[in-house]
Amino acid sequence: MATRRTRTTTRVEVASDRGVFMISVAAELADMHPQTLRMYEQRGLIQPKRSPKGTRLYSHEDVEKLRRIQEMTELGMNLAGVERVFELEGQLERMRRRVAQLERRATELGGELPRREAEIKQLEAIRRELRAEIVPYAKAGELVPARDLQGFRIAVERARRDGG
Amino acid sequence: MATRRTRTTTRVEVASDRGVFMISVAAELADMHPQTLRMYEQRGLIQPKRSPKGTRLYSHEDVEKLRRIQEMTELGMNLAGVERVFELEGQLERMRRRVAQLERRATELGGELPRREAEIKQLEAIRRELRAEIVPYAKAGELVPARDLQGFRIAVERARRDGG
DNA sequence: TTGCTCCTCACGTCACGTGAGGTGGC
DNA sequence: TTGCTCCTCACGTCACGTGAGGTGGC
Repeated sequence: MATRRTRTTTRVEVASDRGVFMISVAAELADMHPQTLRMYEQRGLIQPKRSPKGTRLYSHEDVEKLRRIQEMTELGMNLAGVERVFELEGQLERMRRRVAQLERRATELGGELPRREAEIKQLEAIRRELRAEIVPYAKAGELVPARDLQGFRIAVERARRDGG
Repeated sequence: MATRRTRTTTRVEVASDRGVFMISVAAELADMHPQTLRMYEQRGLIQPKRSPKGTRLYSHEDVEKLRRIQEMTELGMNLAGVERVFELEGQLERMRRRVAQLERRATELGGELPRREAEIKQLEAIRRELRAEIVPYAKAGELVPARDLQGFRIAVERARRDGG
């Protein structure tokens, strides 16, 4: 055990789409002006829940989305572009899922196929392609959606074990 | 033969990436100010060829790209967003090709597979998904890249035959 | 000479972010 | 009362498009 004292961090399980942060908190978490959050809502970029009294309540997902918006605006994009990119990323995500499904199915069938070798090579090529396509989103030091880190998490965990 | 006289339209085969239009022509084809084309080039959005004397020469592809830029800016996007969308559309296009390749391969193998039926249904679902994802780009009256029209061309040709 | 090309500079417009100002409930 | 929420309005900044102004070759 380490001798230095550490701040105790406890964590409550919260559904990622549940509205839990009032605007001042969400703004701080996203490093934005509260008024900016209201503006984004007015333009339809984000839809926080509301309390019975009308107070906006942002979810973890909302905060993640705000951070993604910030990444893009820092690259010089305006909000129309951000919206379009969200659409296209949604399409890419759905296609990734489709291909993963295909891949699983093909692996299932693998043992029965006469041309198993070729089939698997094909799928590996696609997996590599997908990895290459998704990774460039993230720059050093930027926040990355957890779903884009499948290939990296193992490396990170390993480094932590070996180093710590 | 129709009795009304029509303007004769002849067409020369030109490689789509060959620089053939000087800036004034390209600007007119894209319905843009020539100065705007120079600006887009400076920002790296488009790279026209140059004649030995230094005159910009735009290809058919370049003009198509200019029109796509115009579509996006008319939707309120700025140039940073346009660039990002081009990147993502490139990724989508590559994935589409991958899936099409998979599809072809699966069809080849089809006759030999024990679970042929299920396999084909899977692929049809993907084909529908792809169609649904790509179509929304095009709004009524907008120009659409020819590569996105595979599913529609047949219907258009048929309507022309039946109607004319 | 006319009409194009090349370039740079500057201005008008608009989107965006943020601050001010006034309201209301814990 | 303090500090938050809600809202609207307005201003400063910056990206973008375009026009002006001056050059040079067919």
